[in-house]
Amino acid sequence: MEKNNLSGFFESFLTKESIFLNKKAIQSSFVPETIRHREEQIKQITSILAPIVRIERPSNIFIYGKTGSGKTLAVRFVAEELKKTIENKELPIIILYINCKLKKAADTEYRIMAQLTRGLGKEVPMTGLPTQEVYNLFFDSIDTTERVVLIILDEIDQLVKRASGNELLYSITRANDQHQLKKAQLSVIGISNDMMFAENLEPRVKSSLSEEEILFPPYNALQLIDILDERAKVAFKKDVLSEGVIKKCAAHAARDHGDARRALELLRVAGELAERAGQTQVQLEHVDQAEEKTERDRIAEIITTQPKQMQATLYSLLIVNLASTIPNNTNNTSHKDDKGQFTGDVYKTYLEICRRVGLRPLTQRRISDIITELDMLGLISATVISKGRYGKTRKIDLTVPHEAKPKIKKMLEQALNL
DNA sequence: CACCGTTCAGTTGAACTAAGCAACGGAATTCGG
DNA sequence: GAATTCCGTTGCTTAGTTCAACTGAACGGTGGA
Repeated sequence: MEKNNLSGFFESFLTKESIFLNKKAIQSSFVPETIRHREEQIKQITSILAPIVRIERPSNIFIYGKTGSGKTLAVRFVAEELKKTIENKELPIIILYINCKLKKAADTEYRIMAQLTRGLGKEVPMTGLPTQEVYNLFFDSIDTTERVVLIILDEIDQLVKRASGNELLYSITRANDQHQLKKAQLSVIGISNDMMFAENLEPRVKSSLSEEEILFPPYNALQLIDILDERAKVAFKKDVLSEGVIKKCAAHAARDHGDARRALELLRVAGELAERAGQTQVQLEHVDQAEEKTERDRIAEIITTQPKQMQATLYSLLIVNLASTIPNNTNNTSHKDDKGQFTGDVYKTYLEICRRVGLRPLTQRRISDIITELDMLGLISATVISKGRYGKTRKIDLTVPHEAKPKIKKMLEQALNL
């Protein structure tokens, strides 16, 4: 943007007609009035929860389905409805919602309990207390009167994978039986993205958590179109979307296991891009740009929020990767499977990076764990392979497209101020 | 050629340590009378 | 003498380290055909 234009820029932005009518409707936090293609599941949840309004404990519910299949939305929708009733009738019901994926806020047993307790209006220190103490605090403050407490744990698969989430779930789901609670009753809704998640669950936890199970199948392309259409009607002004835009967004997302959140994000970003470019219509190419941008933003978000050590690890990975893919003619280390890096190489480079940046290098043991974490974040895909007599290691692939690598490299260099 | 023990380069689990925090309780200080 | 502040102790979580057992297929040797 040229400088001399800048003064009038905001003004023209203000007077220029926005192509959006109500942008909120395509933001992921938005809960629409009606939820399409999830009527069945919502009915199920509602009927399972129904006893709650008579202050009876409803069954625990275990909900699973891929990302963007409307799990969180459906649960929140029901929760909102329930809240309305609670307020109208002044029922003694508390609903607590926690997303277990939020780093630093709720990714260990202690932190979740602390978070839940804070939800009740109690102050809990970040650290220092015994976990059991927090449990007691939580149960005590719940158990003051007769009521039902409904705990919604979003993305519990994350929790069980990292920490001893089993303990937490066990304590919570069993609190009713084990004289912990005298007056109050407690019921849990667990939401998981991972189909296989239930398998890693201890049997005793599994049986009590999944008294009822609800499956959210992925949306198909037609349903996605339907959903987008509905939301777009509210979000955009008339005739702003050119022919096929919605279809394209839906198609992109459908290819990606029917992720509605992604479809909506594409649509929104495409709209923003069009608007920023000063156009009055959202064109097909905006969707392409949006796809590229959302991916880039996702990576940037991850990179900048991770700790330095993780950035350094990723950076060395990137360096090793770039070094091994570009010069194909070098055969100094004899067996080089053009694709994929091994832990050893990455660690060596990592040490070098640490020296340059002045970072205290961690042990390989820890780096090994960090690589696992990066894998979970979806930035890389690392699989353990055995190279026969040449040992056993992880083969690490970057999952980002090749042309994006220089940009990521730059981002990392900035983050590490190299 | 098929079979089999060896070997390597990490992986993975468990126990341990340091850093950081909160609560507790006793000692030291302050303060009003 | 009571109230307040200060400080050391204890007990906790968490990130990271240390130690060591474990892993699994290619290598290279063996024996049989």
